[in-house]
Amino acid sequence: MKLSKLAFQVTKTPPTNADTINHKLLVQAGYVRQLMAGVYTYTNLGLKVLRNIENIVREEMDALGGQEILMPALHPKANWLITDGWNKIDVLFKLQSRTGREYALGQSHEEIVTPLAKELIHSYKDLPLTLYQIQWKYRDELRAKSGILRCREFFMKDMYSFHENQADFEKFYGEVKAAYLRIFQRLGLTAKVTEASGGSFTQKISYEFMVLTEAGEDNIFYCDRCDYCINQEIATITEGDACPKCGAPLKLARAAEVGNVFDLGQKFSKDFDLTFANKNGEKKYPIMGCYGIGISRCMGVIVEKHHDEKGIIWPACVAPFAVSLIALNGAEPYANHVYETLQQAGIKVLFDDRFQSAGSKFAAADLIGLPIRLVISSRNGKQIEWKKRDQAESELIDLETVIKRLQ
RNA sequence: CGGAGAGUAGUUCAGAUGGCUAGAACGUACGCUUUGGGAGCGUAAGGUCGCAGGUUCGAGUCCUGUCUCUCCGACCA
Repeated sequence: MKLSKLAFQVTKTPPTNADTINHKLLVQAGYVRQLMAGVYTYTNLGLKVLRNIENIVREEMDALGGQEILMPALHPKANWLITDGWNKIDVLFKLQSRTGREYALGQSHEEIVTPLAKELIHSYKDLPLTLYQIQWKYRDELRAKSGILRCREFFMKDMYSFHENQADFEKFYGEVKAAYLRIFQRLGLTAKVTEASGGSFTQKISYEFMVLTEAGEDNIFYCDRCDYCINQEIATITEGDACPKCGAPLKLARAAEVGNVFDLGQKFSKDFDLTFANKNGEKKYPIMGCYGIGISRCMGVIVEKHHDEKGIIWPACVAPFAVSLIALNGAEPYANHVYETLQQAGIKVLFDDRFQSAGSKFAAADLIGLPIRLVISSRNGKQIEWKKRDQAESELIDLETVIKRLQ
């Protein structure tokens, strides 16, 4: 991609009314545009990042045996009346058709996936079953905030599992937990598994995957010596108290929730009369679990965790392109050759071919935040300057070496 | 939803006490020049001052209402 052709360019001045780092940098670098509070357009650059995150999540969910489907975002009122979510869930967006028929916009999909599963589950032999989707979610938040961290429309992976018994659910939960930790690690995030309340629909404890950041909205107690971690909302302790697992003093910190896991029990199975026959031919309700990852929120949290005063520093696996290519000082012909050669080698390149000053191109590359910067300058002949975004030093290498390193 | 701040050019902002043709920088277009950290000179385009009322000879400025954005809080199956 040539930067001169990119539809949404970097801007020299950051936007006002953007106090949060992810908001400021994502807008300034041209990844998102705000339509209204909590609702954003993802530009071509931003969509590439979103897709990269999505694909990592997809890989791991598929590896768990999850089957990806795509459910509607527009739901009939009837499904939400069955669980009483229509009256109880205050973040549920409700709308009305011309004829007065009422609908909800999906804020989660238990009400859709559970009746769907009735077609699939009849016997214990049909269990376990795991379905997931990656889709926009809608929540009528009283206050959207923090850039793309808390939105009214956000991109989310939600997975639902159905089990014969509690033991099977817990076994699967363990696998999901491991997969989640792998996902966040791949995204460059250190997530802590945090005990939290299950919300109003379940009395059981849920687990939240928390990343420490001041931009988050939760306060969590965590232990440096072991993996104990609990949300302040259900904790009866204070900072410095002994960790109940290992005795070390607990720390209190701000964190953002990037994923969660709920033990739904038989709540939805019973509401929708989803049953299966066990080995003795008895009718039973499956145990359900649901597992979310906020894809768009992850993108924001990555920016919160990976940036400096000059801009974003994407982990390689989520960066929209592998390298920034900059042509300086009349080196355009060779830079064009390098651009074509890298593209033919299957390497994703963002080529700054604009007629701009050197400083302007460097600033744009730093702001956009691709992991590698290549500079072509006539003073270096055919040698190419290779510099990592997160390091100050650069080195001169030839084109073959560049290709070798990027493949 | 409670509290606070803010809406003026594409962007970031300036426009005390009301005053006559509303400015700057950056960006944009054109010309010349320039290429290792957001270059320079010149010319030009670009505004119903968020919206609706009101006070006044006169409103970007004062008053009322309203919409929107940001922050704090509450809320967040």
